[in-house]
Amino acid sequence: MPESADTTWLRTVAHEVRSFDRSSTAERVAELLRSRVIEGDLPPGTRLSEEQLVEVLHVSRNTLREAFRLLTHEGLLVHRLHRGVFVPELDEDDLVDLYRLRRTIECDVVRRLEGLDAVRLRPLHAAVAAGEDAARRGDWGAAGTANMRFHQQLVALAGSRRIDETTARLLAELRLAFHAIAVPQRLHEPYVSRNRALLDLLTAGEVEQAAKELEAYLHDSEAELLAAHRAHPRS
Amino acid sequence: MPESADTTWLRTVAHEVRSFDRSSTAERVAELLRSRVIEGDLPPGTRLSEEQLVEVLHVSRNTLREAFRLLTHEGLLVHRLHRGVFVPELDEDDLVDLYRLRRTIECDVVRRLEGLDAVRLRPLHAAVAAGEDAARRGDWGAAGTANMRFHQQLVALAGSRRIDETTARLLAELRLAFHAIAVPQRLHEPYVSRNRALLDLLTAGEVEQAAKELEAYLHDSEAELLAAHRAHPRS
DNA sequence: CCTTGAGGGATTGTTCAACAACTCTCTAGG
DNA sequence: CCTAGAGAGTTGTTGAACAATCCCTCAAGG
Repeated sequence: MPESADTTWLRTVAHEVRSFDRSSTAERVAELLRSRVIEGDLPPGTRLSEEQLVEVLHVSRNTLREAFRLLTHEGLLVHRLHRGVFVPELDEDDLVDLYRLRRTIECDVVRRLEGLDAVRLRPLHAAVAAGEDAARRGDWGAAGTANMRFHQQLVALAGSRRIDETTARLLAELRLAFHAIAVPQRLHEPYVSRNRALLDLLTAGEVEQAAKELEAYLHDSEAELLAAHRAHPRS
Repeated sequence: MPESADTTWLRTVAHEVRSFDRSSTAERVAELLRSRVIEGDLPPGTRLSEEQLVEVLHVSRNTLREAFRLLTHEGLLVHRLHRGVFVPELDEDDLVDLYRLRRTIECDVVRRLEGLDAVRLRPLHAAVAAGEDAARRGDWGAAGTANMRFHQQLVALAGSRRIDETTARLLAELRLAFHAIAVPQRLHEPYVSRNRALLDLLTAGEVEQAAKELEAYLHDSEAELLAAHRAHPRS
């Protein structure tokens, strides 16, 4: 196909199309890759080729690399010097580590809760309901998403930006682990009702008991994930 | 000064000099800027000009921007689209937020400790001793550093990579706040002995009591910092 | 047969220069 | 005093070039 000598206008049009929102190109590329990684479209261990992605995404290598950096610091990609970026393969130590921090944050947040009211718990109700609905439909992907949202909203009750951010990273990494293991989705089932139970305890203002239940909950979840991991040596 | 037509060899020599260690140029630039920020050489609110730093550091804008990203994700710089990167100015909300997460992590780590022995506590002893020594000399900068190390080593007892990383970010940001406020260094004095007391409790295996003391400790520290902040409206 | 090491191709790391897009400031006009 | 807009200065993004490194292959030597 013939091209005009001056293609400057093409770039400006392309820019207009892409930057309709208020974020940089790198951030949008990162957002795109993030969803791909979290959805499991890119299996752990996959190498993300710069050349290839530049071709597909129509961004420059520099911009792509900036997106890589963003995701690397979220733990969704790992960067090996002179080798490229990969979707991380979490091992058992990582799982234990993830759950360690998770217990620390979530349980402590719950334990320190006070002055709860129905309004603040509303987002939790929504997440639990979404989970139950998804479970009824047998849509375990959606159930997993709802579960993540439940826990994110749970820590959000603390009202701390940094706790929210730390938790978001944590849950994203954990999601990665789920895909790595291809865990039987039925394993998610008990947590739908346990989320409900947890929410009931919070509604009743029983924070200490809720914290204890959450602790056991997370221990069980960790144990099951580890078992699934051992039963599923390498995909 | 005259230059030869071909300066390629210059770049390769320069690269050899700079990359003697096993990290990328961006990481080394980040390390340099990190220390400047943490030491307080760059006051909060300072804008870091790309043009200027490229000139001084002899790296390309791309590499510099990669370093910026690194530090941005550590909370040591903030990035405003189309405006540049700045040394953050933490406000009271940030202080509260920082201490909120700090209490969560540090107290929980201490509370869950078990199987402590002298060997594992050794790094803590070293940090406490360093703090006491610095205090005797009246070197409050060193005392602050020792204090940071004490708390970093404290959470390190949990043996969790992610807890370590989260804490490192936390403490770095906090350090920023100290400089922002130009807090009277005398305020650091009581914490030297409180660190010692904390360590004694741990040595005795009294983790629950240690956690309670740490909680009070952090509350006091937060209160003093907030008071200092209010007394020091804007520098 | 296994190990070792020297090409050589492919990919990442870094730089540079150019231009687009945005913010900030200052000024002219209301 | 306020507002619109032009201009200057800075950041955002691109594409090309080359250096540095990794990885695979293959051959020589044990």
